[in-house]
Amino acid sequence: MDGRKLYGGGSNMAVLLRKETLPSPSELLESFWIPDSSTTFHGSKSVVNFEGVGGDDTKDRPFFQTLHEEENGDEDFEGCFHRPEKKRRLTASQVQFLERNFDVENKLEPERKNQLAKDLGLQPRQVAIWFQNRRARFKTKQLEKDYDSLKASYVSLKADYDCILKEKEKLKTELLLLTDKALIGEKEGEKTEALENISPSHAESQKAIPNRVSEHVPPNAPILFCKQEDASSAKSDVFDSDSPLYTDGNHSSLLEPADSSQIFEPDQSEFSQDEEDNLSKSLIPPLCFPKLEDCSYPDPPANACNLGLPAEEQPFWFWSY
DNA sequence: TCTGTCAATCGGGTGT
DNA sequence: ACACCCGATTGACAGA
Repeated sequence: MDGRKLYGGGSNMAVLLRKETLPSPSELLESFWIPDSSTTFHGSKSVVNFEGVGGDDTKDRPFFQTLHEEENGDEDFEGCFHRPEKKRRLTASQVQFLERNFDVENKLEPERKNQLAKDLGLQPRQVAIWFQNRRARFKTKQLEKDYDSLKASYVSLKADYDCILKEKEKLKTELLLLTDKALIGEKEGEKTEALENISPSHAESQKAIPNRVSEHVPPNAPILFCKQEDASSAKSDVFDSDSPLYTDGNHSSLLEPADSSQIFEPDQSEFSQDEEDNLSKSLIPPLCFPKLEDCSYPDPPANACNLGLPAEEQPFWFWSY
């Protein structure tokens, strides 16, 4: 009663192969399309309703058996009402044969199409449709592959980027410490010099050229530099839970892609003094991706590498930069 | 019954 | 005009 199992199932193929002069599956695998191919599927026609297909198709269908034959045995039903036949799946052998040909060439020239149709006992239109759908499936799979590949690339690049950012922060801290030390040493040298030389005119000249230390730093030079470091750290991925920008773990607003316009904005807070700016320029080589740390998407905590987005959106969000 | 797969259709675009 | 392609969609089938 259940007509489903009667259409093109593998269990039917054994019977079909015995009844017809069909090649065995292994033979099918060996055969590619050639115009004079001897691997021909004899005698079958598509059961799908096409204009021009004779009404007596039901008597010669090795690949498809009609719904009516199997369901109720009423072979005249279709002849009376010309009801469009229901869709039938291609048999495993037909699909196998088509797949082999698809592997050879996924486009279909008219001659090849006709030969394939003849070999498989299908309408040329069916062969064309199969290739069309097959190309669509192939494309979908290819897109999935490409997506996975790009996703993997993104994850890898992100890891590299995080690594470099951390390295940069480390170097910056190191630089500030060294600068601090140098300035303190310089200042102490000047004091010593001033004590040794009590000349008023000399003292005046010292006032006229205030150095950065006397102007900005003492007596809290270390604090100043620490604050600067804090500020820059707050913008980087190495800020911790004490950072003002990382208060309660809820920093989704910082991930807003809309803020990407800030990427190339000058960083006003960093090295605001000219001297330090020059110093930083002379000492810090330009990075390959400057100002990335200024993006308003501070990196997520170490245990969250998805940037707050669903995995499937990550690459596209990343590309938007 | 739900859901995924697949043959087939539809509508629009392109090349000859 | 025709054939073909593609993307989207439909509807039948098949398995869970």
